[in-house]
Amino acid sequence: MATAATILHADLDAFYASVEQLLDPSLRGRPIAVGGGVVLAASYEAKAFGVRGGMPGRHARQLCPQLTFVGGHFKDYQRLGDAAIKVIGDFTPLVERISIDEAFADVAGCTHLFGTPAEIAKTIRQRVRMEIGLGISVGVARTKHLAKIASQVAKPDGLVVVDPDTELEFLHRLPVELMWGVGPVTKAQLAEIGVLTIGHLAKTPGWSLERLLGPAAGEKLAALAWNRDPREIKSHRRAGSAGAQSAIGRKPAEERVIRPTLLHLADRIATRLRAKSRPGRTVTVRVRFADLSSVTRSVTLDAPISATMILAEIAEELVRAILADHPDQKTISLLAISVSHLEEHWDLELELPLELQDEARRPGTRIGMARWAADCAVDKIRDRFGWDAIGYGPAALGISRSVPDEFRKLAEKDL
DNA sequence: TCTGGGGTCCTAGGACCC
DNA sequence: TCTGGGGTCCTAGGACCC
Repeated sequence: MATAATILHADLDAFYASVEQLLDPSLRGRPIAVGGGVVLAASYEAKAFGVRGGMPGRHARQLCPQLTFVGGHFKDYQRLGDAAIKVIGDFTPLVERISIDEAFADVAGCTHLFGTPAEIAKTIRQRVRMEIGLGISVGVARTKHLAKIASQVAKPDGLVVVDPDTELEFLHRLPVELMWGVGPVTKAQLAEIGVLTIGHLAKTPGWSLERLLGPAAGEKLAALAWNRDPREIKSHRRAGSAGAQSAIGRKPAEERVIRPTLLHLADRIATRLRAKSRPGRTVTVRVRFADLSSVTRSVTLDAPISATMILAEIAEELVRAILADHPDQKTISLLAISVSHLEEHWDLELELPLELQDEARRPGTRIGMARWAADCAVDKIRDRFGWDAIGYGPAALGISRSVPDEFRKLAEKDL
């Protein structure tokens, strides 16, 4: 006897583009794209022409000459995304938000109050449509993996409920690329051994998959193909790393380019780390060259850091080391910094070991109490007067941002 | 036209320890 | 001189997700 299908996956349809059409009725029914230089999101009308997120704006215009580009109402994205997820939260506290426009929920404990999972899903869709004005697709199934697939099948603006008694019939006729974890590379590898559907994957021997994809991926895909997905709803997820990157076009690999860019990235990251008292021990940088090849370098420190200048200096040392190892590469196209090994909660003054506290009080050291105090002052001024009031912003540093910082914030996960 | 930005997880080799 | 196995951490790279 199979357990009941109580997992919901809800996904707002073409989210950013739908918000723009909601705010400006003249855009409804028309192919629009959010963004400019690069397409951040496309409406269904634009998708019909082949326009996709991440695509260069020029390419999108070639595919769809009547495409309208609209500016981003970032505040509204956050507000309306939050409102939609909150509707789900009215039914159960077991909500796991995946991104601004997507969430899982387990309604096993609230069916006595609100009806069957299918009825709850229907109500959620109606309420999001009526109260917020957006379409949201929902999948209902016994596992997260299958619920997610169901919501993809339901799009746009639909509901698919997968009965546990017929779930394998539903799953096995679908193409492998609908599975979680199967991207372009894995799809191509599977195609080489003739596996195109999830049903075919399910019947492929385990050793064959593990030889092709490695032990972990092979085992995982085999399990998912039989709808064995052990993952539970986790309502409070914290990020394990925090990073930032900036595509800078094509610039010479020189200090006048690198330093201000790294400082701005370090500022964005370190401010977040300090705000949540989550300094980190491992710093990773990535340099992408003009030919789009990229190299990473990382270092793990003895003590966690969250000071802007310290992070910027370490990042610069790592970038220098990369450039020294690649003397032929004279042009860079992207710089990235990421901090991982984050502490759960770190009170600098209370928990810093004694020997490090001594070091911290000496000026000019890495721990740098003086710099820590300076960061605190900057954080406070920004809390009162806004981000751009002070600090190492792009304007102050004379660098351009390809994507507005407000848009970047939408993708940040909770630390 | 060579394509943005924030994340997670896995692999594989090497250092080091027991 | 040669021999075995297990575990953890670090680093670099890559696939994948939204």
